[in-house]
Order: sequence, then C-alpha cells, then structure tokens
Amino acid sequence: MTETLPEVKEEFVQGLSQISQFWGLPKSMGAIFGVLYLSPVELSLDEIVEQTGFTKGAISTSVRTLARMGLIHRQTKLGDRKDYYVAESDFYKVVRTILKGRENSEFDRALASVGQTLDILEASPPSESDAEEWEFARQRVASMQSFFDGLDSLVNVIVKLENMNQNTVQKIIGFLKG
Amino acid sequence: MTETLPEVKEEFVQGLSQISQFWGLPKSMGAIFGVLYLSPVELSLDEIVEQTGFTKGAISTSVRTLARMGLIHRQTKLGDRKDYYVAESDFYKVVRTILKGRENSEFDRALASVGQTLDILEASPPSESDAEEWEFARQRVASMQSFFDGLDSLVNVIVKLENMNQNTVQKIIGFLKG
DNA sequence: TAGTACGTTTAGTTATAACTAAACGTACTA
DNA sequence: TAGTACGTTTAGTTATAACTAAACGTACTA
Repeated sequence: MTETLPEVKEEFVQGLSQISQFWGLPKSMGAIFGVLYLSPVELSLDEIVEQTGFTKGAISTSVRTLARMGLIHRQTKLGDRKDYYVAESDFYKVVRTILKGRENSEFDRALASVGQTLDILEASPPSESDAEEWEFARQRVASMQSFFDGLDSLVNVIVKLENMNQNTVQKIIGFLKG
Repeated sequence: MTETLPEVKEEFVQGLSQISQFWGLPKSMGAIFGVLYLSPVELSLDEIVEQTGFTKGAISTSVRTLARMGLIHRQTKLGDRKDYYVAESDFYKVVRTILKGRENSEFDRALASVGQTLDILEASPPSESDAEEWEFARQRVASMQSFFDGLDSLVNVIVKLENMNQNTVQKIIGFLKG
C-alpha cells in the first residue's frame, strides 16, 4: 500500500496539528505551518484556506501569530495584491525569535509580580508575630526569583548567539557530558 | 500602606496562577503550588481547599498532576488518614522530572508520526511526476526530524545530570559566551 | 463611477477543558 | 453494626478559546 504525496502530506499536517495542540496552540497553526513547510512554492491566503479547510478569518489571524513567532514569513509580489507565505525552515532561528519575543508578554508581567512580592517581603514584617513565617516566605520567594533570573540570563545568551545551529547543540551536549 | 502576610501571600498566589494559565495549565495548579510553596508546614487536602477556594474534586485531580510533575510531594502521617502535601523547592529537580516525563506523552506520539512520515518519504515516490516535490518534502521532513533529534539528545543529557543547579546554568552561560 | 479582489474585523456559534456538587468507595472507629 | 472521615469519580455546568459566516474597508480596475 504505497501512499501518494498528498496522502503523506495530509498525515504530516495532522501530526503537526497535534503537536500544536499539545503546546496549547490552535490546531490550525500547526496545520498552516505544515502545509507551508511542505510546499516548494509560496502560498496565498486563499491557497492555505483551500489546503487546510479552515476559513479565511481563522487563517488570517493564525497567520499573523505564526509570523510574529517567526515560523512563517509574509511575501508580496509586484503587481499582485495577494500576500504570500513561506515557512521558516531554520528552527534555531525560530527558537531565538520566540525567546526574544518573551518580553512584553503576559508571562513577563506575571513574572514581574513575583519580583514585586519579593520586594515587599524584603522589608520588615508588619507585625512581630508574623516574623518567622514572613522570613520563611521571603527565602522561598527569593529562591524562586533567583531560579527565574538564571533562566532569563540563559535565554538572553541564547538570543544573542549569532550562529546557533545543530552544531551549537552538539557542543553544549559535549560540554554537559563532561 | 504596609501589607499583612496573608495579603502578600494572596498576591503571590495570584501571580503564580497567571503564570500557570500562561503555560496552558489550569489556574488552580498555580494556586495550589503557590499556597504550598509559601507554607512552612505540610497541608492536607482540605486545608488546600480552604486556602485556595476550589472544591475538593478539583484539588484532588490537580494535586495528582502536580505530584506527577514533581512540583509537589504527597506525605502521610502515622495514625492519620489524611494526605499531606509539600512543595518541591528545588526547581532544577522539577525541570528534570518534567523532562523525564515527556516519554509516553501525547507529544511523543505526535513526534513519532513525524518520524513515520520521514520513513515513507525515504522510500521512492509512487509516481515519476511527483519525484521532484517528493524529494523536496523528504528533505524538509528530514531536517525537522534532525532538529527534534538534537533537542531530544540535549534533554536526555540534562535528565541524566546528577547535580543540576544554579551553578550548572552559570557554567553553560559562560560556555556559550565564549 | 461601479465592480472586483483581496485581507481584516466582528458578532455569534461550537468545541473543549476547568470546575462544582454530590454520590461513592474504603478504611477506620465506637 | 452504624457512623465518620477521608480521597476519588462522575454527571452536569461554566468559562474560555477556536472557529465560522458575513460584513467591512481599502485599493486597484474597467
């Protein structure tokens, strides 16, 4: 039972949809990326609609999110009003774009609130009776904060790496192994 | 306007709830962890119910998920039928537990489907007319697969690290910088 | 000027996951 | 044996995000 190319593509796209869903992203995003990733030519919005089965509205919004994450790129052609899209095939670039975009996100705002809690706990407790538990909380929150800070430094370094690729990962693995 | 300890705790728990939500996890999980993380003593299920405002059923299920991720631990006391819970405070341990648990997950199943697609594409195309696009797809899927393999190796090494801590991260940062 | 071809926005619907309330099972207790 | 104290499961509800259908704005075209 040999499969035709469209059948193979279909299965691949389904797989990416599931992965997308697993990460808490809309299935449509996985599907759109999959279709573009396997297309040798750029595709217009309507062609994506055709190949994924979603409506224009859905594709229009998902495509914007995908572009913001650096997973796909928008192209225009002279004398053609359509927008065309291509998949980014360098996943290391994608990782960096996403890590870069973590600023301004809802996540950073929530994280800042942890820092704010720490600031408050760094002052002296309002009542003597709470002193012990206050100190306990201070230590805990400080420890969490320092974990987040470590991650943040790591992410910053990764973002700044010029030529991140397969080889970089191999080097890190070698380094960690000893 | 100095804040009391319960107020500070409340704000912290809210922050963690948002972070939890950001990662696509139930808000209750963030809240439960927050409450336990700031508690100097272990808490029973009913005490968590009291401090978070969720119902027993919700806590019961969330607590199981949190324990599976290694974020909290279940304890029992002799001559006491209640289960008690404490937060794990070593986040590096948590990271490793989670990375370890990626096997058997829905994610791995989806990822395996990518590998399966590649296997099919590695065979010869069913029709001569598709040859060129078939080959294009083969290359793309192979490249994606090798990216995933790289990540997988990295994760495996991290999981096997014996003493992962703040210092490990600092070393990696140093290594990457130069 | 009316018509067409696009992408976007919007109001409403659908699918899904989180959650509640309550029934339940189990194990201990008097 | 009946009663109590737990954690879990289950049926149903609620909140939320993804999606559809259609109106819309804009820019070009005849």
